[in-house]
Amino acid sequence: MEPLHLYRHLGEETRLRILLLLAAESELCVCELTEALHAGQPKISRHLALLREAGLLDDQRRGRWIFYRLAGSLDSWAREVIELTRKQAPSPHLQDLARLARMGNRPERMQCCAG
Amino acid sequence: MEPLHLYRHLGEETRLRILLLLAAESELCVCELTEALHAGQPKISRHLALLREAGLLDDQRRGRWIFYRLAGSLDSWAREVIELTRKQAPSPHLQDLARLARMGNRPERMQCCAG
DNA sequence: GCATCATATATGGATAACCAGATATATGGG
DNA sequence: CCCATATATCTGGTTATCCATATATGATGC
Repeated sequence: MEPLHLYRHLGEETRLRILLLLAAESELCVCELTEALHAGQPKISRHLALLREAGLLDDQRRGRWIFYRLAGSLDSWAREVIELTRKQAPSPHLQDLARLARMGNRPERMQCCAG
Repeated sequence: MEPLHLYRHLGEETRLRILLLLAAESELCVCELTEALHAGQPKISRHLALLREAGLLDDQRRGRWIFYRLAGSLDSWAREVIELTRKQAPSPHLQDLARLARMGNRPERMQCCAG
């Protein structure tokens, strides 16, 4: 992955916040992201598609939900950059985490083997 | 410095290449950057202005030349990100370094105290 | 088992905002 | 006046966003 391509995505607020959330939570469905970012569903879906097509995210359908996570094939330096940024805890990210924590009706996860 | 603001600059090719060059060379004037990036002078100047206004670069006039370097006030995590990227050595960056090395008539530097 | 409905997500199309690029011109030091 | 650099203006292209609609899945009732 060329650095330029990673940074084009990190340089857009919605996508940055999605990536930081997925670095913190390992796996989230679209409706959780929609709630955490307090944004419309088509907007989130579009950005998720861009991130997926760029090879930054993996998706997996389980029942009605589609779960996204950071791509398993992600270069380690790209992971490091995202992790560094997350430790920096930019202000919108903390609010996103708080909204996610308050959210009700979240889909259930497997209790084991979650990977 | 908010991560988003850093990444907005790293997400543009010209600015990314400028930042990587300055991370490698510590100090360069506009004409050197113009040559290294093989680009027009107004284009380079405009991006340098954006980077300066964003607090990413310091500039210093010495005679006819204006020298740019990474801002002394740059957050350490931002420096780390840039350094990580430079070690990644994205393809355009190597060519930029090569062009710079081939360049003749470069302005002279102080032999000591360069910082 | 099959229509129907609700939920979750994706996508098409239109619009608007942003941003990079080029040309021309200005500034400022030697 | 020359050189190095900055800026103003315009223009085209990318891209985010919104609304409406399409698709996929699961649940319900018959």
